Amino acid sequence: MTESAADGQPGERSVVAAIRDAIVRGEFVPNQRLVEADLSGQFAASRATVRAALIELTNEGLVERVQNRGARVRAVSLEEAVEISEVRMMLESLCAAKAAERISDAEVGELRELGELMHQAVAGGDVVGYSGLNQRLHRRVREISGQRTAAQVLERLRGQSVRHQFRLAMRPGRPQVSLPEHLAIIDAICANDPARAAEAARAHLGSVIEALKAADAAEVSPLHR
Amino acid sequence: MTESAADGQPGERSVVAAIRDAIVRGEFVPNQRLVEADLSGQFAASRATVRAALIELTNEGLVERVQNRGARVRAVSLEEAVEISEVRMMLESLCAAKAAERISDAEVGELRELGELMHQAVAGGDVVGYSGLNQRLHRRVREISGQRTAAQVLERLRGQSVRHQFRLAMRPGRPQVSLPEHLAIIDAICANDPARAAEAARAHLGSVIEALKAADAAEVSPLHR
DNA sequence: CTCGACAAAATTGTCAACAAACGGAGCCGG
DNA sequence: CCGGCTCCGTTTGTTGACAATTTTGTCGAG
Repeated sequence: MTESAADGQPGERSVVAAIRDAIVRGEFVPNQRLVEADLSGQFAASRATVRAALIELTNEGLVERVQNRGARVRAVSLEEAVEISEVRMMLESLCAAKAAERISDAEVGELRELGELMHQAVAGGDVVGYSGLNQRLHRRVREISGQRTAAQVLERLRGQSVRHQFRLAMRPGRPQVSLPEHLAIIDAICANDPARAAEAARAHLGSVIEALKAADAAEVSPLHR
Repeated sequence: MTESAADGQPGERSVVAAIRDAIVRGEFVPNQRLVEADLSGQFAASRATVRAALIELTNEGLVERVQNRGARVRAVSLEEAVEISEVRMMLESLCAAKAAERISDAEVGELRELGELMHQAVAGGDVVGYSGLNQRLHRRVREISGQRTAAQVLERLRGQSVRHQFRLAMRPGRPQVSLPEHLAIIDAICANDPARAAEAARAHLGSVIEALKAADAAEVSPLHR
């Protein structure tokens, strides 16, 4: 069971992390109401603490709050997911370019190894493993870029679109498409070629946008074929 | 005096807006401590309300909070201001391109009029008026773009860098430089030319970045000349 | 049977008070 | 004279209770 009532430190920060995890892990489904009193019981924290956590998560874009009407898990539509991907396209290309300028030799090895692992994961059909490596790669590129402002924004956007991202990763054939795109990003960054890195990142996110739309169209009417 | 103790509705939302205004207007200077009890008195709201407001402003990037040490007005360094401008460069170019695709005839007239007003303000030496029009233009472009995700991010970044922006607008000769850049953005959007609009926005923000660095260098050692 | 008003329940917004943690002043010993 | 320690004031973190608002359930009229 994924019971979440067993927490050592009911501090404010912990509650935020706990609720965030519950949301991104799918324990709390979109549009589900988040009643302060209930969460207070579930996480063994006072209502004020829960309230503070909900405010924080609201600004992260994970929950929606309306005056005197309470909070609920925010449901991101396909349209919003596309918007988020468009923003990511711009920002990840910026980070990729910066990373290509600043990357160190040690980090080159790290990225290359990550690419090799991704290759193996796809070859072995390990979809969830590939998905995890995917996130690691994007995060590492952000870190190497040194653009903390962009990194922060991207991190928040990732939380909002994690459900769509995961659904996408599960589609058959998708890893085979995205793997070469990822390898191209790695190559360009490791070659200290900012322009090519930016273009590779842009192409990758463009592919993600197309796949998002296609996946949605296929899921809305899966029996029409 | 700019006393802020006269509020009709001490609601939570109002307190957030009041504190935010106080920060962006410069009433609360960077690194100034924000003691919950004091603010509670100043804005005639309970400490819990003030606390909630501070959490919200923390996630907006205007306030810094450390465990058991309280909150203070976040000071954005030059480096951070440049980072913010880099992110803006990517996102505003995206919005400009989208706006060029979606703009209506009525909005074309609106933007052209805005451009004319900016021209007049610069010609008349009305620096603060030009600064206000500047913000209105950027906001309007974001709205027309329909990219709410990017618009939201940009709005938050604007709050963080408003001080640097304003300092920049005050520098002599700066309006004369930025005016043609703004007019180029307007022209491209009104001509339904996404590529040119994006490029114009990129060029404008690039100019802002250069000016930021130059302004800082000049202010750090203003007597060396 | 449907619509509207009214009442009751549930939920959020607000408040005042208490407990814990941090920072500094003052004290003591070396 | 200086370093470390304790004590105290200040500020934050947390709790419980109360007030205001919204939603839900019920009843009666048409």
